[in-house]
Amino acid sequence: MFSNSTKYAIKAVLYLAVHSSEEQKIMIKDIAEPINVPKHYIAKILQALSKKDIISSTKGPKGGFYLTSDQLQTKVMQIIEAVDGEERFNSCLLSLEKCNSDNPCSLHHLVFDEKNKINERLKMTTLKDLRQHIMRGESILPL
Amino acid sequence: MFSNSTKYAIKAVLYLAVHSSEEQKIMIKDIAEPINVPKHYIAKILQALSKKDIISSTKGPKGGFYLTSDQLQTKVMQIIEAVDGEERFNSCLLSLEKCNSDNPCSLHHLVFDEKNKINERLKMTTLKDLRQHIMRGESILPL
DNA sequence: TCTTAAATATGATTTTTATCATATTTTACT
DNA sequence: AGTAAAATATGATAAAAATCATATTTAAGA
Ligand code: FES
Ligand code: FES
Repeated sequence: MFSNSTKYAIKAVLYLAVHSSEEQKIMIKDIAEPINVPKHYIAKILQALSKKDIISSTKGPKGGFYLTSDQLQTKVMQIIEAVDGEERFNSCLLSLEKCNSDNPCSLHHLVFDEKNKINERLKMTTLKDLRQHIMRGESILPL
Repeated sequence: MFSNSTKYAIKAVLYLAVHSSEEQKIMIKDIAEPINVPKHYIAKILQALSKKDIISSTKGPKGGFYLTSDQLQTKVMQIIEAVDGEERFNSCLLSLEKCNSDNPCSLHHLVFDEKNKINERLKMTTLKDLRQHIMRGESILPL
C-alpha cells in the first residue's frame, strides 16, 4: 500500500513525535536504530522532510531532528504526499490515470467508498493524535 | 495499491472474460494492444497465469488464450495472489510483518475495517461478476 | 510430412527503488 | 580562532521491478 520510503518516513516522524521536542533533539543514528531502518536511507528521507518543513533540524553539536508543536499538527497524509507524491493515492487501481467515478474502472465500485474513508482519515489524523494513541498503549510503533 | 504486474494481469484477464471463449481464443498481441500493455510483459504474465490454471491457452495456429466457464468463476483476489503473492495484502502498513490486531501499529485503527471490507469483496467477486458490470456499461476496462 | 502460427522458456536490458558512502557546511564549545 | 559534532548535498552501488528479445516447442493445415 505504501512505498518503503513512506513507511520509514511515518515511523521516523512518529518516533520524533513521541520522543523529541525543541529541547530534545535526536540524531539520525538514534532514530534509525530503534525503528529498524537503514541509517543512510532514513537520513535522506529526514533531510527531505526537513526541507519541506514537516520536521525541524539543527546542525552541529547538540543538533538533531525534532518536531515543533506546530509540526505535531501535521496530518499523516501530508507525510505520504511529501514522500511519494500526491498522485499515488488518487490513482485508479487499474490504469495510470486518476480515479474517476464518472468513468469507473472494473474494480472501482469494489473499493471506492472504503478507499475514500481511509483517505479522509489519513487527511484528518495528526501526529499528535497518533502520539496519544501510542502513549495510551492503544497502538505501537513497530520495528 | 497493486503492482504494475497485477494491474496488467487483471486487465488482461478481464479482457479475456469479455472477449474470449473456448471457441474464441485470443493471441497475445490482440490482448496487449487494446489494454495498452507492453506485449512481452503481458506475455510473461499470461504464461504464468496459464500455468496456474487461471486462464487457458493452446499453442500453434488458431491458438491463443481464453477462459473456460469454470475459470470465469475465479475471484479477483486469486489473480492478485497469483501474481504478487499472498502476503502483499495482509501485511502491516508500517512494518514487514503481518497485520495483527493484537499488536496494532499506529495506522492500524485508521484502516483495518475498510481494508478488511475491500479484502472480502475481492475474495467474493468473480470475473463473471465484473464481466456483467462491463457489459451493462456500469464500468469500463481502462486503457 | 512440411510449413507456419501460435504459446513457452529463458534470459538480457532498462528503469526504478532501496541502500551505502563520503565530502561539505553549519554550529556549539573550548 | 580552532575543533568536533551534527545535518546536508551529492553521488555510487545494489536489488527489485518492469520491459525487451529470442530460441524452442506445439499444433493446425496444406
Ligand atoms: S476508476 Fe479505477 S479505481 Fe476509480
Ligand atoms: S498492524 Fe499495522 S496495519 Fe494492522
